[in-house]
Order: sequence, then C-alpha cells, then structure tokens
Amino acid sequence: MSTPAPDSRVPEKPTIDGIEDRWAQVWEDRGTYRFDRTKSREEIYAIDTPPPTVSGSLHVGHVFSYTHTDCIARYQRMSGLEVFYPMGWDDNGLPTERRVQNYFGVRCDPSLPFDPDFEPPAKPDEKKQVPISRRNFVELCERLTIEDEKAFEELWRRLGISVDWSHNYQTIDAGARAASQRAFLRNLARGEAYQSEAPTLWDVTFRTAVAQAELEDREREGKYYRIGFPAPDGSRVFIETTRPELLAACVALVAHPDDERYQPLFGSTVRTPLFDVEVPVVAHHLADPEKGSGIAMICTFGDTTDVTWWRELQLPTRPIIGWDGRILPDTPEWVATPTGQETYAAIAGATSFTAKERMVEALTGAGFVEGEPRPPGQAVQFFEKGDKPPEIVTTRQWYIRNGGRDTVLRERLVQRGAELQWHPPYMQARYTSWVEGLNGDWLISRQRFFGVPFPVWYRLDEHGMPSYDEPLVPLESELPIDPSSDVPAGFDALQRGVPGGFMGDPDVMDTWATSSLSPQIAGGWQVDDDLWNRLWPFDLRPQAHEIIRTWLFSSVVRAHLEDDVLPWKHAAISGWILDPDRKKMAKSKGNVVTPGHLLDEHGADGVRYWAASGRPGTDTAFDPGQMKIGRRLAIKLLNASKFVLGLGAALPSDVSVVNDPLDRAMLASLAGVVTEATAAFDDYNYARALELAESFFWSFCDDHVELVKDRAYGARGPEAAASAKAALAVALSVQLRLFAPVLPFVTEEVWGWWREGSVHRAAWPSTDELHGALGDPAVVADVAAVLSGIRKAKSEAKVSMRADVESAVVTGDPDAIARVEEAAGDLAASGRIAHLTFVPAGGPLRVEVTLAG
RNA sequence: GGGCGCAUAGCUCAGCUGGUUAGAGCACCUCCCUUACAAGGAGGUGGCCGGGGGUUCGAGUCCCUCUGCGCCCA
Repeated sequence: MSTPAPDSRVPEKPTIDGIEDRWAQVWEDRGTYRFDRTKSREEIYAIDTPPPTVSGSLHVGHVFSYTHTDCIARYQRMSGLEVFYPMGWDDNGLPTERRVQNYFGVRCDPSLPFDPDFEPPAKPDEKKQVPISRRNFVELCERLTIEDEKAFEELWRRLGISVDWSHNYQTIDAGARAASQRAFLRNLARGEAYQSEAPTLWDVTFRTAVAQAELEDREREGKYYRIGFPAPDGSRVFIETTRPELLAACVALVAHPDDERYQPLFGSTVRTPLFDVEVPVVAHHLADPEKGSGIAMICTFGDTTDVTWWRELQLPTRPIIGWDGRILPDTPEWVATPTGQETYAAIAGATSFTAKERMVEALTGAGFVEGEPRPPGQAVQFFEKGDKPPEIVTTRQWYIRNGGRDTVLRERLVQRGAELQWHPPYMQARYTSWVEGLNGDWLISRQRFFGVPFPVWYRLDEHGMPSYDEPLVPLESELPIDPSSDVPAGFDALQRGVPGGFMGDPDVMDTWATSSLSPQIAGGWQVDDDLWNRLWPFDLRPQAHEIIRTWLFSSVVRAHLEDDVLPWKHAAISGWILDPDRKKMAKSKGNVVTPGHLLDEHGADGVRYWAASGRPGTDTAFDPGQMKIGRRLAIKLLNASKFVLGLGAALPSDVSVVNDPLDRAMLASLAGVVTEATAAFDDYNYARALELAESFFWSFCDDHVELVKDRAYGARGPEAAASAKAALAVALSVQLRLFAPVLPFVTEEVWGWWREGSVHRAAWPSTDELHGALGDPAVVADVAAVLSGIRKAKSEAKVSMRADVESAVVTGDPDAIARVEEAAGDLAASGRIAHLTFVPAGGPLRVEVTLAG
C-alpha cells in the first residue's frame, strides 16, 4: 500500500496572518457575493442593511451587529438562496451638516441660487463661513463623505462582510432624495401626509421641531418653587412649579378630580400673582396628587401634559416663548394691570433661564413665594441631540399619519408588529408598547438646511401671503427637486417670493423620513421595477433595539401606507456591547476600542467569533479573551485540515467506503450536529450553530483524529485506512461549511487547498451526504470516555501520553462494552495498549490501566 | 408607576418544549516539547443554578413572591 502524496496546495506552514486582504481581494475579483438578479423572488433572500452614519466613527458595536447579519447572509447563501445584501451610508442629519460646515468653511443658505462653478475656500475659516446654496452644500457633502465611506468599506471588507458592493446608496444621493420625495407626494395625495399648525416640540438650540421619538429622559437641574395664587376670598392656593418664568402664560390650575383638598375650588377662579390674570381651577385625571402640592399650573406650553390639558379642557392659548427660546418682546394683551406690564417688561426678550431668575426675584419680593425652593428629583424629557429641554411652540409643520391619532390605523400597525417574526421574540413588546402609547402623528418637518427638502411650493397671494392649503407639487418624473432652486410648473424664477408668485417650502424632512425607505431606496422602487419585484417585501431587517420606535416603526408605517404590506418577514434585533463593568460602550466614556486595531490583533475570524458568540438580542461583554479563542479555533482548523489532507484523505465517490464502526459513529454524530446547527440558523441563532460546530470540532480533533491516526497511516491495511481517510475528508468538508458563515477567511483558505470554487457558494451541509455512512453515535461518547480514562491514568502517573500501557481492562454495561469493543483496534493503537480486554459487568464505563515497566 | 429582560463555577456564558450525577471556554493547579498544532496537548480543582414559597413521581427549567441589575415607556 502507499500513502498518496499530500496535495501540493497544502502549505508547509499554514498561517492565518494576512489572509483577510488576500481573500477580500479574491472575493471582489470573482464576484463571490455579487447578487444575481436573474433569480426569482422565492430564490432570493433580501436584507435591508442598516446604513451606518458615515460621519460617525467606527466602533465595536458596528463590528458586532454587522457580523451577526453577515452570518445569516452567508448561511442563507449557502442554503441555496441568492442573497441581496446591499450597503447604505447615512449622511442625513446634524453630524454630517456640522462636518461639512467645519471642513469646508461654508454654511447652507437655501435662499441662494446654485452656483455650478463654486469651489470651497482654500483656507476654511470657521468664523467666516461662506453661505452657499443647498445643492452646493449637498455636493460638498457627497465629496466629503466619499472618504468616510472608503474607511467604512475597508473595515467591512476586512471583517469579511459579504455585501455586494455594487449595490450601495447614500441617504442624501439623488436616488434617496427622489424616493423620499416620491413617497411623501404619494402620502400627500392619499391624505396620509398633512400640514397642521399645532403645538410642537421645539429645540431652541437647533431651532427645529423635534418628534416624540427623538426625546429621551434626563435629569434636569431645577427647583420646585412654591407660589401662592390669590383666591377671591383672600386665601391663597399654592402650586409648585419648576418653571415660574411661564407664570404669564398660565391659563388654569389643575388638580385630580378625586383630590378632596381641591374639590371645593373646582369651578372657581384664582388670579395669577403679579400679572393678575384670572384663571379657572379645573379637574383632570392626569394631575398627580402626589406631585408637588397636588395642584399644578397649566401654561402655554410648559410640557406635553400642558398640551393635553389645553386640548382636552379647551383652554385658551397664551404663548410667551418664541422660537429662539426667549420670552416674546411685546407685552401680551391679556396682561392688563400696570404691575403685570411692569413685571412682563422685566422678562421680555430674556432667555427662559434669566426670566426664571427675574420672576423668582419679583415673586419673592412681592411675597408670593413660600419657603425655600426644593429639588424636583424628576426626569425631564430632552431632545436627544440637544442640551436644553425642548420648548413647545405653535408652528406649521408636516405630519404623516402613524396611528397616533387614529385608533383603527394604530391597531393595524400593532397587528403588523405581530405579523413580523422577531428575533428574539420578546422584542415585539418594545414595538407594541411604543405604538400603543403614541399620542400624535409623526412630525416630519425639520427646520434644518441640510436634508431632503419637501418637494412642494406655495402660491403667494396678492399680499405675498402663502396659501398652504393647496401646495404646488412636481411630477414624480421630475424628482428629486429642491423647491429653493427649482420652479413649479406655470411659474418662472422671477416670481419667487413676490406677491402673486410662489415660495418653496423652506423645511427638510426628518432623517427617519428618508431612512424609513431604505428597502425602497436600495431595491430600486419605481426606478427598477424588475429588481424591485424580485425583492419586495424583503426578508430581513437587522437593527439595534434602541431604534425600534424610530427606524423599524417608521419603515413599517411607510410600507403599510404605500403597499399595505410588512416591509420584511424577519427583524433581527442585536444587543449592545458592554464594557467589563457592564456599562454600555460609548465614545464619551472613553471605553471604545477601534475596530481596526482589533482586527490587526485578533484577526477577522477571531473578532467575528467573539461577535457571533453573542446571542441575538443579548447585550454582550466586550471580551478580547473570546477573540483569542476564536483566533485559536481558526488556527486549529488550519492545522487539523493540513493533517487530514496531508494523509491523502479525499472525498470518496461513495460514502459507503466508510465501513469502520468508529468512523460511522463519528459521521452519525456529525449528522446530528448538522441537523441541529441548521435548525439553529433557521431560527436566526448563529451563536448556537457556532457552539454546536465548535464543540463537535474539538472532540473530533482530540478524540477521533487521535484514535484513527494509526489506522489512517495504514497500520491495519488499505481498506481500514480508506475508511478512516474517507471519513476524515467527509467530516472536514462538512465542518468547513458549518464554520464558513462565522469564520469566512480560514474556511475559504482551507477550502482552496483541495476543493474547487468558494466555500461561500458551496451547499450548506446536509445529512443526505452522510447517508450510507451512519453508525451508532453512542460509540463516539463511549470510546471517548475510555480514551479519557487511559489518558487520566497516564496523567496521574505523570508520564507522557506516548507511554506504553501493559494492559487495560474495560468494564461496564454490556451494551457500552460492545460499542467500545468495535473500536478496540483504534483504542489500543492510540493508547499504546499491549493487552486490551473487555469485561461486561454492569455499571458505568471504567478502565483499569497498568502501565508498562 | 407600567412593561420587557437578566441573575447558573473566580470571569464570560450554554442549558431548546421539565427527565440520570448541571455543561463549555477562560482563569487556576498538575503533567507532557507528541511525527497537524507548545500562540499546543492531556488531566484536575471549583456550583444550596439570587432568596422564599408552590405545582409535579421529578424543577436550573413551570407558577407566585421578594431582592438586585439593565433597558423601554409613562
């Protein structure tokens, strides 16, 4: 007999160093992940990839969650589906706007005309920013973000994310702008988008409206001031407020209807201190008897509860705060007394902070404040990007119906959440509780300059006043447009802003109004019907849990309104990365590690191994230890593969040449792993699939390979060797494919040594290919137990594992003995046992070892 | 205040629909340079499964309750 020469493609000293760049290039050159758009919908798996904020920095959270999606993508691709896996870049929003301003020394002024020859200043000066048109601004943005996108793309390629790089988009590019505007125009035509002049959350720093979804709770510095309101009988009603500066905007006092302390006052009136305005005392269930004195003042508008009271109790409007967050300069008509007017004059034009100080001073001086101010110890809602709590002002804004004021629609959208398959399932509760708690429609206007503009103009009447009721809209074929530079049909540019002419809507859309259309933008909605019809609705939306209420929900709203469908079948929600103190990793905490460094140190497969160990939806500790293990696993795969292939092992044309009971037992055990790993992947549980493959692989290396070495070298004849080698080759082939979704580089490296094509386009393993070579999987565990007993004896005797054993007596349950006996030859050879005997005696398997001399 | 989740070895976590004696890796201890792998391998120490109560022949697993932590929403 002769051992075939090792395959020449197996390197002498295999290494995983540098394989990322090599294979990333090969995959690009060969188009390994290129989407084949000739496939039909049922042959396709479409992913709605989250577009990262390209102006932000890369962090381990990106690596973590994108790896999860990539594992799913690779599994689906190997399962025979053609995977549509695009990439988008999110350029909308303040971070990019700021970066463009600072980098080029410009600022956006939509009232300016487009200058095709514009070049940014050679020496940008932050203090003297050059005003430029929106179109010029957008072009600079596209120019700047190209660099950022390159850095992201480079990272994704090194990490081995299997996206098709010929399908990418930017949320500010022409396609995204057109899609956003088209969807809006259709919402408008169907009455789902509307304008309303209503109390609106307003960020005074950025001077823009903000949506309910953009608020977050924060502790606010402030104090409760106890202020007495004179009642007609000369007594005083004490309220406690953190916002005494709004006293002039007070329209009523409110207490809980069941509150016996205040029941006698309901229906009566009191007068505001200093301003001397008569306000009613009303009852409403939202008044909290436990909070402050149990009776509160209602203002225009201190918070969102004020808005609710104002609406439900039909109270008057007395605004005193302007869009700049300052007290309005003119004394309002409802302040009629000289003292009131004098008091108002003292706060007019002041910021709310200053106004508060002056009001407290005036109230204290006049004896209306009782006691010392108390800390409120209460969270206040902030605009998540702002540093001041939002004011509430009344403005004209665009809204999209999202069920916030329509029970039927709300229930339909809750139902959509129930139709969606959530991974993990409990994440659905986040969605449901959010939708059920909505108390208004989705406000999509933002008073920013940079973003997707509303594609509408308004006619100006003879006085130059816009008529908002009948907006002028472009044709869909004209999109994208910018109403600040484009002209509506039937008008010419000279009529802009003049009586009888027109004006463009000055606002841009909320960033979610664009990103909620990410599948539409990526999938060629209304632009490439052929592609779109092969993709829609998509299969998977992967995303983080903190944006369920924004990105996921708004996407569901758009698809529901436009096509009456759910935009995807599955939503995979990833968790957060926690640092070793179990805190969320964040740049501000200085606990962020750069991904490039991680990839250098641990290799892409090592880093991916750590990421894939985090189960779907579970927050996961940042753990370089896990990356080291992953790296070690990758190296082990190389070495084990080199050994197996070095034996001359090759895939048999017929698996039935595997006739040794131990070989067949190993393959039967592997078949079980294939079944379970496939089920785990089908359940989006890449972590479990990995764990199964890994645990099999270690025992395959430690036990099976060690046991069959001697036989595979030919010690017991060619037929016995052929069985061993065929089984090893089959097992290797299956295991490489099991690991391929998580460890794409090392598996591809080994695959390249002996197989044709890419492992990432190979078929996901099936038990069918093992059929015909399946034995009793119990043999594996029993033989391993005996082998372990022999090793233990040597270990305790402190001798080498190669030490000779004079005799080994195996006792135990007759069935188990019979199973172990089937591998007696391999066991004796592996343990270097001279006399191996078996004694069926009942009880657990034991082995009595006598070492030689 | 309501909801969701988590709590298992020193650390990071598995443990699916309840079923022998609760597992893995890291760390730690002991040993072995062995012809795939010393950036390796073998063996071992280590757990009232957060507390209490209940259902059951049987509970880490199901129910109730308490405690602590995280998140979401008021």
